[in-house]
Amino acid sequence: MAKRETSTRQAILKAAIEIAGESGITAATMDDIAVRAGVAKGSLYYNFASKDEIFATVLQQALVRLTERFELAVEGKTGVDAMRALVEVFLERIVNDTALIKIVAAEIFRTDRSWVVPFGIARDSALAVFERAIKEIGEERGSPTPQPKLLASAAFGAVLVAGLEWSVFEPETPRTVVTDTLIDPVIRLFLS
Amino acid sequence: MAKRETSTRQAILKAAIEIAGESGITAATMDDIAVRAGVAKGSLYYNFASKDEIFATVLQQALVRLTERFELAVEGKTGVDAMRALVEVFLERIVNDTALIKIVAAEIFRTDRSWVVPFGIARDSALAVFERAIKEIGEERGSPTPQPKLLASAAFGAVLVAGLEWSVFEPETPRTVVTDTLIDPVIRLFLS
Amino acid sequence: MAKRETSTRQAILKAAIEIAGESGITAATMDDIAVRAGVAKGSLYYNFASKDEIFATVLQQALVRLTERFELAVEGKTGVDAMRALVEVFLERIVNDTALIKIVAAEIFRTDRSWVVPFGIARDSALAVFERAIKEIGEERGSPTPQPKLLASAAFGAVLVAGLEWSVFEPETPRTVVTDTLIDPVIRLFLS
Amino acid sequence: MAKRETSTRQAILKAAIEIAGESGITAATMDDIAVRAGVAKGSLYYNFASKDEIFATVLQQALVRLTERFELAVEGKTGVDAMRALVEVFLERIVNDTALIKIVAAEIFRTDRSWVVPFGIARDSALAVFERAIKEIGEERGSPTPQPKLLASAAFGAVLVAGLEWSVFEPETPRTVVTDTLIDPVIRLFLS
DNA sequence: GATGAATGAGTGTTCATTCAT
DNA sequence: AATGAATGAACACTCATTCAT
Repeated sequence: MAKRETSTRQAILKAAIEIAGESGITAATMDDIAVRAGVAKGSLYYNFASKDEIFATVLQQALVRLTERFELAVEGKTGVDAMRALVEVFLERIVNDTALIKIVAAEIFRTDRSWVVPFGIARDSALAVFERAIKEIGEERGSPTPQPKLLASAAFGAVLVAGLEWSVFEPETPRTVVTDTLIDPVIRLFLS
Repeated sequence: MAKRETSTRQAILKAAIEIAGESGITAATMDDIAVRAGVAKGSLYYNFASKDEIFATVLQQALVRLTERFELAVEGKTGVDAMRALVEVFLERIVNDTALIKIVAAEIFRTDRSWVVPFGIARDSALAVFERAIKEIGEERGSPTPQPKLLASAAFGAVLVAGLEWSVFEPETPRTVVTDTLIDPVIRLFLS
Repeated sequence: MAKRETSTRQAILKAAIEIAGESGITAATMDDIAVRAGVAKGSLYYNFASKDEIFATVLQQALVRLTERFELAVEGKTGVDAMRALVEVFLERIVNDTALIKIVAAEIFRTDRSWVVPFGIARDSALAVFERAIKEIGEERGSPTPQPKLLASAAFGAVLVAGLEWSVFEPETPRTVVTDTLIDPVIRLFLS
Repeated sequence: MAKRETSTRQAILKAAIEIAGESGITAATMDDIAVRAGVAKGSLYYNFASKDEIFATVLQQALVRLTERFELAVEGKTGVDAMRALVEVFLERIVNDTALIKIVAAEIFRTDRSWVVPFGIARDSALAVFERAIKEIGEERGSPTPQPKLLASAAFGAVLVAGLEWSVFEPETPRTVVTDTLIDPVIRLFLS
């Protein structure tokens, strides 16, 4: 299942992310991707079966790696501390990988793609890290948080939209300001 | 500027929203739209200059009407009460117009469209209603909220993502549960 | 099922036959066909769903019309007279529609095409006319011909290959010579 | 001219025949051939200059070997006996090398190939064996057969088409039945 | 003697747009 | 006010061929 990631494959995936981050997946052409990756179009098809497979790989990797970062960030932390770390690392990801996050944001509610199922699973893994922190906050405070999954989406959405708003439209604002502004409000989401 | 909205135009816009809600704007074809609207393809071009104009109109109308609903909801209310009303009406819109909201969500961070400018203005109007309520909350509490625009995005994003998560992936959950779960946490976002 | 044969459709089919008669179906490109038909490539797809559909139509029509000619030729005749008429009309078809017959000849034993089934049925109809005449010859002579279907193929093949040999490689030989040379030998195939 | 036939070359030619017998020469890809032959694609080009050269070799060898078989079969025989032997050996070849014969059948009237000339010469050699037998039959009977070349094609075509009809569509019929059914009729072709 | 990653011209197909009616 | 046949540029994908190893 797991293809060895040769440098050509990596160059293609990187180019695909850049192009699709600018114009969306459907509008990203294989020609554009090939040119950006510095390879011939044939190489795209030598390394991936189809455009769909390229973006299925992109989205899969994006969420798997995002989840890894989340897991790494919460390591040794629980509850409020964990959530704090999640917001920080998520914002860091948004600003340093804006193109990729934009793709994820645009795909997150589409149900007509060939990759719905694996993408859905990967998405759930990412949200699960938020959900776990939310539950821990409830436990810490002695009152289990209701609907933790829905609240995980809310927290994810708050950071995602605010973070992209900042990264796409007001990138000159320093990250510390954004982080400082968002962390406490997001934590408060769960202090019923 | 404002074209008379004949029934044919309305049928076309309705069809365009349905199709694009299912597959995204780029993947929505003029043929699909014509068939769904029950008119000949030529009629699309009799009523709109281009596909771009159709979707510029769709997005423009979507945000204008959403803003109108927001304004209506906050009428006579301020601060916390206004925000409460905003969350409620936004969730109502998400569940009753999921296709349209999905389109808005997918377009919100794209900067390569012919309609970026008008869409950006319309989006700012919608966010401004949230921002106003946020500022009022700060005033009510005697301490002006910092970065109200960023927090408006966060609130908007929290409701948007949680609402779509519910509407798209778990539509069987009753709306009251979703509203009850989200309102207080979202309000708390701003109670620094 | 039966599409109206507009002049554009007819022009496309005619062009497809010419091109494929020269280079075979697989090597016939949609571009070539469009140019030869004097229409834009898009017109090919407005009138036919695919290249496969074009050639399914070509082959279907070819055999249906060939069968019609066979039926017409044997009308009011039986046995030897019918077979004589079949050989004559088949040779006439070969020389006046060489491109089409070449396509049929090249496809007749392929089993990997989307049109195998309808083509097979149409081919059997054509061979059935030969088979009927063969059976009648047996009856006229009082001894039923064994394996009439196999002999029908033999007669069909004899005329087809000899006729194409003549039409493709020695077209200067007058048709009467070919007809006179082939009719009696072919008849004799069945005079056990 | 004659390359040494290494086992790799033979494996490639065998694979090429199998693939092209299934889907035709144009649709047979070098990748398919390499996989079927169990060699890397580069080996194809190490052993043959091009795809054209592979199939020129295939067709050349096919007809040369077929002619050798014909020559061997008629050795020591003349006229009717020779023709009888030719039909028998041809049917044997058709059933035991169906893929190859299908390729020959599909190529026999094509004039757009790089190998037209050598293939034409080889084809004429094969037909010449038939022609010789036909002439002998005429001599045996004291009246020279007119148009022996055309009749050779007719005999060749009769056996080819009936044989393939049997081999491809009704392979369960025993060979003796087919041979018994065809030999006498084919002989009668020439008993003017 | 053989390999397989890489190539790019060429293929079938799509689709926003036009225009005569 | 509306139609639908026709268009052609652009697209995803294929495949014979090359070449460094």
